[in-house]
Order: sequence, then C-alpha cells, then structure tokens
Amino acid sequence: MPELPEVETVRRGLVPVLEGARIARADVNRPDLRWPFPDRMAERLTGARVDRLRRRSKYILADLDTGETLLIHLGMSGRMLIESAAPGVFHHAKLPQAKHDHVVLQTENGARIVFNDPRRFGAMDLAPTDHIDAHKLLAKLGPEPLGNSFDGFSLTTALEGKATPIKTALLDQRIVAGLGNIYVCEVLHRARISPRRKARNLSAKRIHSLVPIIRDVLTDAIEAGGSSLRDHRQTNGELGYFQHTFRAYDREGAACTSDGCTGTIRRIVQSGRSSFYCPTCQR
DNA sequence: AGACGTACCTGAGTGC
DNA sequence: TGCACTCAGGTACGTC
Repeated sequence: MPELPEVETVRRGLVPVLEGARIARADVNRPDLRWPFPDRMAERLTGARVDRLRRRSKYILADLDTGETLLIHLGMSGRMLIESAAPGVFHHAKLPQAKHDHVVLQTENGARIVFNDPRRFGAMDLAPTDHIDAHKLLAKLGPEPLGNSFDGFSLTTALEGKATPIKTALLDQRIVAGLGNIYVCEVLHRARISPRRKARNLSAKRIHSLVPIIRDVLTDAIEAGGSSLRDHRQTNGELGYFQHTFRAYDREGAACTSDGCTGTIRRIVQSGRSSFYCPTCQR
C-alpha cells in the first residue's frame, strides 16, 4: 500500500534510531520476499553503520559504511516497526503480527527494527552505494515529484503523444516516481481532470497545473503521516490520518466536495485498478 | 516501443 | 460458523 508519503513517513521514523547507528545483529527469517534476499545478507549487515537514510520514489535507501546500500521496498503491506529492545527482561508471547516479521535489525544502542510484510510483495537488496542509481529497480524511475527536476515542462514532454489515460500515465513510475493509486485519484480530483482522459489530449496549461497539485497532495499526506487504510503504520505503530482527507479515493457513492459541484463519486476500473472520480467536475 | 493482462501472497470483508 | 468469493496502497514480466 505504501506510496511515496507512507514511505517517507517510515523513513522519517527510522532516522532517529537508525542513522548513525551500528547494526549489532540482523535476523533474516526466510530466504526471500518478492525475490531472494542477496547472498549472506545478515552477515553483510552485521557490524555495518548506517551513515544515511534516503528515499528514492517508494524505496528507502540505507547507505552503510561498508560501501553498500541497503535497498528496501515495502510492497503492498510492508511495515517497519521500531521496538525498544529489552533483552533478557521479558519475552512475551508473539504478537499476532509477529507471524510475518521477516527481517529484524538490532542496533548497538538497543533498538529493534522489524520488517513485517504479510503479502511479501516487498523487497530488500544490497548493492554498491556508488552505483545504486543504476540498480535494476531504480534505473528506470522518473523524476522525484518533490524534486527540482520535476516541473510542467518535463511532465509535458513525458506525456507527449501518450494514448494512455492520464490515470495510467501518472501511475507509470517512469513518468513520475512515487505516485500510487490513492494519490493519483486525489491529484486528478483536485485538478478536475477525468482519469479517463488520454494524456496526449491534455492542454499544456492543465499539465502544468498538475505539478503544484501533485506536490501539495504529497506534502499534505506526508504531514499527516500518510494514509492508513489497512496496512500502513508509522514506525511507532501509529496510524497515518490522511485518509480522513480523501476527496475521491474510496468514496464511491459519496457527494463530490469540489466547490459548486453536486456530483457523486464513481468507481471505475482502469488497467485493473480502481479509479475514483467525479464525472461531473472532472472532465 | 508501448499497451495490456497476469502473477506474486495474505488477510479482511461480504454474502449466502 | 463456515465457505466461496472479491478486493487491497506495487510492479516485473510475458505476450500481443
């Protein structure tokens, strides 16, 4: 489920306990998530210090002092939870979620960071920091929506001639990296653009208008700690609360809240994903 | 090259 | 209660 705001929320939660900390112990409880873990992952993590925690699109990147970067993707249901270690004090019964605790990192200063992912669409990999941008999973990503290289001109170029619906285009991580189903629905609603409209048929003016809306939606969502529908939790286990601000996503049958609009939110399916929109004000 | 469907996996919710 | 079914925030990959 995590899109850019949820991943950024997780990253910010991890920074205080992980950045600058040394990994004293790594428990890898299964051989794979979506793909096999890299060879000897636990050994390569043990003793490493995390110099910096970055985010690229929906990936968290932990630069290690070993010259490698730990790449983390949360997939649909991944969580990173921080527990304070209480070694030898009290070993209580496993919490229900513990069933899917696949990787556990313990820092020298006594924090436990648990990667839990029931659906196992998540991923972890280790690769040289120097060439991390060339990593297979990162190489084709488009611009960061909150970064400087993302603007109306670059988006116009990226959408040029595209026969695909704008909904599908904005989900394409090569066009802009980090949006997912929720935030594309929210962006298009705020922009009053129909998700069904072909990308190539949008005027330059409307494409330019998308840029600040994308930034606003993502920024608002990050401030709210992301959206918690089912799985997303912040690193302290708390819910995000941006879902209370949804104007379109998951609001089928509800009244449209756009100024002066009396329409009703509809749900359609595009490339196999639900799109929520108001046919009255989104054209 | 680009568009589309399929696959990966578990769990929550719904209707019978 | 139980069972069958649908749906879910992502994305790589095969096929056309």
